[in-house]
Amino acid sequence: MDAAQIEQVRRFNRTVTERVGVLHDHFLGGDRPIGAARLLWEIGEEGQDVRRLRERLGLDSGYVSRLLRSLEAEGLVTVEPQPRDRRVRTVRLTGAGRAERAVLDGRSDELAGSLLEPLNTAQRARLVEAMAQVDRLLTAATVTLEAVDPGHPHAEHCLRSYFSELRERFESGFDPVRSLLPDAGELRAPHGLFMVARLHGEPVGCAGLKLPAGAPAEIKRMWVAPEARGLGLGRRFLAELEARAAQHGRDVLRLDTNRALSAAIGLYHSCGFEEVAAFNDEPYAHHWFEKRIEGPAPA
Amino acid sequence: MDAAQIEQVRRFNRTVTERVGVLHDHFLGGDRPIGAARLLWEIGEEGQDVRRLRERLGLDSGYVSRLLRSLEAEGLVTVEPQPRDRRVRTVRLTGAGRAERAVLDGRSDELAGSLLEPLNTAQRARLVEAMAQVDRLLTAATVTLEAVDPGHPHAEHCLRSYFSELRERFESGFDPVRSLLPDAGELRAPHGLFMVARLHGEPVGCAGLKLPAGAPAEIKRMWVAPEARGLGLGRRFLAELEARAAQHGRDVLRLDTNRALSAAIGLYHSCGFEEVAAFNDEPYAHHWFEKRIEGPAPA
DNA sequence: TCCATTCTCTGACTCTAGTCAGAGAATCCC
DNA sequence: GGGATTCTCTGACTAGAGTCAGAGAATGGA
Repeated sequence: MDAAQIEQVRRFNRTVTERVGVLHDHFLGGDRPIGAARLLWEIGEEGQDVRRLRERLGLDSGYVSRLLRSLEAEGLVTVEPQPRDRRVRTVRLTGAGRAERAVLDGRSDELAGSLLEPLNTAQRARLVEAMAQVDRLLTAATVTLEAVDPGHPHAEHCLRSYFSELRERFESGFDPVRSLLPDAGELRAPHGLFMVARLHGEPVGCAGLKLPAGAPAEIKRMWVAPEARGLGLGRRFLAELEARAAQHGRDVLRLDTNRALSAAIGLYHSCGFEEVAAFNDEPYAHHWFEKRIEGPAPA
Repeated sequence: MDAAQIEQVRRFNRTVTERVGVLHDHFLGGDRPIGAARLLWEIGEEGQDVRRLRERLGLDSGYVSRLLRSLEAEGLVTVEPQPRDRRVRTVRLTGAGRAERAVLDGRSDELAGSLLEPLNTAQRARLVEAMAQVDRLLTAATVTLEAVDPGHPHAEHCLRSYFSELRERFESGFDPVRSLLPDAGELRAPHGLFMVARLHGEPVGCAGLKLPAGAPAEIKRMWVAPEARGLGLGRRFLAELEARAAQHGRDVLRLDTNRALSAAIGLYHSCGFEEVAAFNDEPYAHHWFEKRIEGPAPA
């Protein structure tokens, strides 16, 4: 990360907070405090539990309650207890609330338009293209990787999604029972580890690492949610697991995969894995890969 | 401006205000209110007049005064009357103030770093590149064009810069007296008009349009400040003047130029001007251009 | 059944950020 | 010289944004 890059990022931050940030609040707020506007926005067409709203916006419960009270007084929302659990309350937009939200929507379009408006066609196209790029990469940078227990709800969510995707994509379908599945214990210290990737707190990917005593480390169950593809997350998982394997003193990392997963196969090649002979008899595998890895950087 | 573009800009706004905007204030502020931090930043190494600070930050005089008082109490700045005009007061950083400013500087680097940190080398390069593009185009979109009287201080500033640049660049130097200069009256309604471009309130370019009765409209004295080049401002001036000439019922737009101004010549070509025989005997001109223009779009 | 926990709400605060109306000093212009 | 203007400052406000400590209802688990 060199100084010129830092400098450019700072210039960007400055321009963008001035030009977009300030306007954003101003446009969105209108006459209403922006806290209320954001809330109105986050409620959405479907309605939301108060709890979720609080979480999404990262606000104090008292504060949200007060904001809701004021929106309620204006007749923009209704708040009712959930039938299943009457402690939780659900907020829903009224007709007036929906109208108000449409106004916010329009303002947001207007702001976007005002950014493009002074530019000519070619410039607009370039700006939008560059914004998409920035958007994608900043999103990618927002994803966090964390080692969790394979029994964690996020881990289980990812594994369910993973299996159901395999079932769809493998020519032969996929039945976990027939596969050489590591049991959860194998992906838990000290025999291995399991990582999930999260974006805005939601799980969007996972990867497991087996660390069998005296044998190469092995990657299992790597999966990236469809909505998080194209963010370089697969590559990031591989780099992370490689580093962790190295920390545990392994110098070889390996994995097996099914021929239906062509994007993954491309990824393994481009990350320095080489195809080797079968090192297990996983019935769903067609390709086996291996990579020599370096020890952890000396401290 | 199509809906997909608007949509992408909105996604960008959202990602960026979340990821950069919020962090920006948080990082910059530290323990101190961000008003104070911004002020500390804007004072700069050299010191500033209170009046200018107020202008730059767009703040109320009472508010700035209070903020300065609190920075003064912390021993970060000194405020003293200017010797020339003792109503105006000048703020200067003390040693402690400079140190504090360096801390802000470091935080800003840190924020920039935190955006790049989770990315790999290739992604970083792409992000920085896209940010530069966005930065440049948003800046371009921030430039405003306005018709002003040629006697306006901003107009005069631009013209002085323009002449001094011609003096440097023309092989033969440039002496306004020898040139076929329109007097100011010719660039003032109803005989013509004069426009300046401004970025953050500072003049960064100008262009004049002569509208002689019964003759083609003529562009004069188009200039863009060095720091504003590469923003497509020349092209924007041409489009604007073309539209204005059309509004005044002209169907031909013309101009002359010196061979030393090769970038301008390229611009004229690419904007649809065609080289024609000399239509005046401006001693400093080597090329004459003309463009047929369309009438204003029907209402 | 009862105790701990979860969820929401209320009341009482704090802190920023900013506005508005003068007051007082310095300067400009006639 | 004197009135208008410019510049800064002070005091008195307001509104937004958010925190914190409970209280009270509903639920879950032993």
